[in-house]
Amino acid sequence: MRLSTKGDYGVRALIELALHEGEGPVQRAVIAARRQIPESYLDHLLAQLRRDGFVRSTRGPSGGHELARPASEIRLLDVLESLEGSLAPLGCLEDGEAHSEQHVVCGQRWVWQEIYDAMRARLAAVTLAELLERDRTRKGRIAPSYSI
Amino acid sequence: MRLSTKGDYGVRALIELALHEGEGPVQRAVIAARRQIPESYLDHLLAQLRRDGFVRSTRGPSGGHELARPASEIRLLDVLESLEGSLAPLGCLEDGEAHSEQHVVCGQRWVWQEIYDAMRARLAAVTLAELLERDRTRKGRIAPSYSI
DNA sequence: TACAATCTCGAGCGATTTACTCGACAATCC
DNA sequence: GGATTGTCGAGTAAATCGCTCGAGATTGTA
Repeated sequence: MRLSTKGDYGVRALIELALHEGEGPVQRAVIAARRQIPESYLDHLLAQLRRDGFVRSTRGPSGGHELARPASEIRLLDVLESLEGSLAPLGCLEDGEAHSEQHVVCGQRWVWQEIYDAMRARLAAVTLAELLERDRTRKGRIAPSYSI
Repeated sequence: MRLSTKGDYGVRALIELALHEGEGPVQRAVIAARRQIPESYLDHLLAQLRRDGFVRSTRGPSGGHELARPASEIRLLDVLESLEGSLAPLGCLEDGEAHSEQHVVCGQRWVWQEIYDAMRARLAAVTLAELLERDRTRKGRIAPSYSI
């Protein structure tokens, strides 16, 4: 049930870009150093984020990477699904798998469906801008009590 | 973010045992066939569940496996954490990792903390008895709307 | 007592995934 | 032209996953 480093690193990188929004491109080396990401690995993550329209890159001296859209319009859910693929906890929750054999024999699908839905809803409600804000004011305000 | 087959298969097996609660032991071969689990793999899952006190096994002819406690007292959360280890989506959410370097540089910990807490709360509220009930009446009652 | 049925335990193993590195190349700016 | 940056794809070592197998222990039955 662990997020892979792709998702983790990728979001870190985007937070770094959000931090310098409107200040021109940030170099790979800078992102990597500030967020503790292996530089050559970061390449692949940026490539994926570029493909899906989150990041724009420019080459040459003083080139680098920047957000392709405002941080307030980039949802955490979309970023993570770009980098990780589906976040579904069970295979039978994925689109298209709705009527497999496993489905009948599984017995726990409904709980995971609830959890999956709640997770996606929460991730969809968080934008890079909000992540950035909390990253700046490192107060980490107390999480409200909640339930599924 | 996918549950491994251990958790999936293990819960399936326990549902099968819950289905025959109070009827004496169920054989490995029966569980495996009914819930589509590789028989020799099931061995390891049952061993783990035995170690953690969910299952009691008896050898010899007409031996097999049964629940060590009432189905209504076995929480899905405990079963899954027994089989999967921690369900934490990020390493930095695990006990003991509270003050690592990653923590500072991560920036998304709080969202995942919220999701993780909600997930554990939901899984803690579901017992084998409830899973069984829904498995029997395959109505799969409509999930209530909810949020984190 | 033999023997068959069942669980028990640990070693091993092939395939896949993860988390990278590296090198050749392309673009841009000076 | 050369320095600086990004781009792309191949490759790879290690870990994890999802099992199988075999040798044994235990128990019920004839």
